[in-house]
Amino acid sequence: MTLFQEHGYDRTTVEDIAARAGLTERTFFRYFTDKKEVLFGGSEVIHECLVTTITEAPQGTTPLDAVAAALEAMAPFFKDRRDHSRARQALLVAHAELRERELIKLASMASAAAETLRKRGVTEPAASLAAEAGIAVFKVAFERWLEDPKAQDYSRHLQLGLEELRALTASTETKSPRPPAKPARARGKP
Amino acid sequence: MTLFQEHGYDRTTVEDIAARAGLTERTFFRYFTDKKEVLFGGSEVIHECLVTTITEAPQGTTPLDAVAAALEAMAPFFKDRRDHSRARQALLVAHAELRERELIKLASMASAAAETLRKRGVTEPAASLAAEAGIAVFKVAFERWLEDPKAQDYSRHLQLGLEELRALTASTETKSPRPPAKPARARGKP
DNA sequence: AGGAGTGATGTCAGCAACTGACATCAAGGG
DNA sequence: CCCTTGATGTCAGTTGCTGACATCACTCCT
Repeated sequence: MTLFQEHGYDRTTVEDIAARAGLTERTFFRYFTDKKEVLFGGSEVIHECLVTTITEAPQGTTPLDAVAAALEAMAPFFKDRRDHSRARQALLVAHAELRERELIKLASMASAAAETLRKRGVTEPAASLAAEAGIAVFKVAFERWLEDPKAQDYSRHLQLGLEELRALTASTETKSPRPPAKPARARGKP
Repeated sequence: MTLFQEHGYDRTTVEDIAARAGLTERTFFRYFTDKKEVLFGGSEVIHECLVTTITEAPQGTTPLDAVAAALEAMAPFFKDRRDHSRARQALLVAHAELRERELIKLASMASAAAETLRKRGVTEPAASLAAEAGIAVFKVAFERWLEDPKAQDYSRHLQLGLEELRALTASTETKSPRPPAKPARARGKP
């Protein structure tokens, strides 16, 4: 990260990174499949957290709720790391290749979530959809968390995202007006 | 595509591709930023279709419905190309780098959709969420379309996906039982 | 007609990411 | 004390990709 920030991502060669770590370029590639991959360490831990949280969700939990719980369970990984996350995000924004990698990590989390749901007996189009929708909420919530001037919690943004998603999908299921559970803020199209 | 299928993706060098097209490697890179990019031609057209469809959605259309209409509008691009799409998908499945590229294309479509929604007056968390959720539905529907043994329409799968998403998100918004609009098939957790 | 500009292509040299094959070396176990 | 094993280094080679410059055709202007 320091190297990338000092000299920029592509003007930092793998040899540079390896040298900084006291290693050879070759050895670097034994630990990381990619130059990009250095920025994605610890993603396995999150992955695992996701899976176990869904697995251990109480019987009768809705698929989407199980996924939501898993996203919630990832909060500790981000807590107190907002600055670091922001710096990282800046790199992603500046380099498409890194964004690509991030996206495939998220996608693999989605498919892991879907599979875990299936193991819980959720049938197919539902499992994948719950997983993908969950990840969609995560993406938006995470980004908003990073940018939030009021610096509200990651958890808070998750919650808001889910709420909003529910509002969005509910809006035309039936033409009859729904009574809002809480007094609703201004939303989308009036 | 033929080259990739005959000799495999990574044993096909850019020089090979260029030669097959009667060009130089250098010239190839003037048309495509990447080796990967050859597989993603025409994505701009789809992109544009998406944007205009959302823009031209009738006043008062729900954000998610606007996105859904856009996904629907892409049907002609896939119609009668199931075999081709499948061959392509096989390549994606076999090569993570290609999947990465696909994902970033989808993500860029999502953000284009979000921006278009914003231009229609949709406020922020809603716009991004509708867009991302829509893309999530697309991903699942597209994949299921490719694999469907009954070879049902792409449009049909879209429709099913949306329906399922609505069912998923509606299920715990309020604890009171909802009357299902149609007699419901077996769904997720009983 | 002729020359100047313009855009598409080719040529060449070079860097950096990544890989395979083999050598080296330290730690631990029989 | 030697032998195995795993981690690291060395080296050479391939390929994706870029910058600088040359070439060529085509058009436009006088």
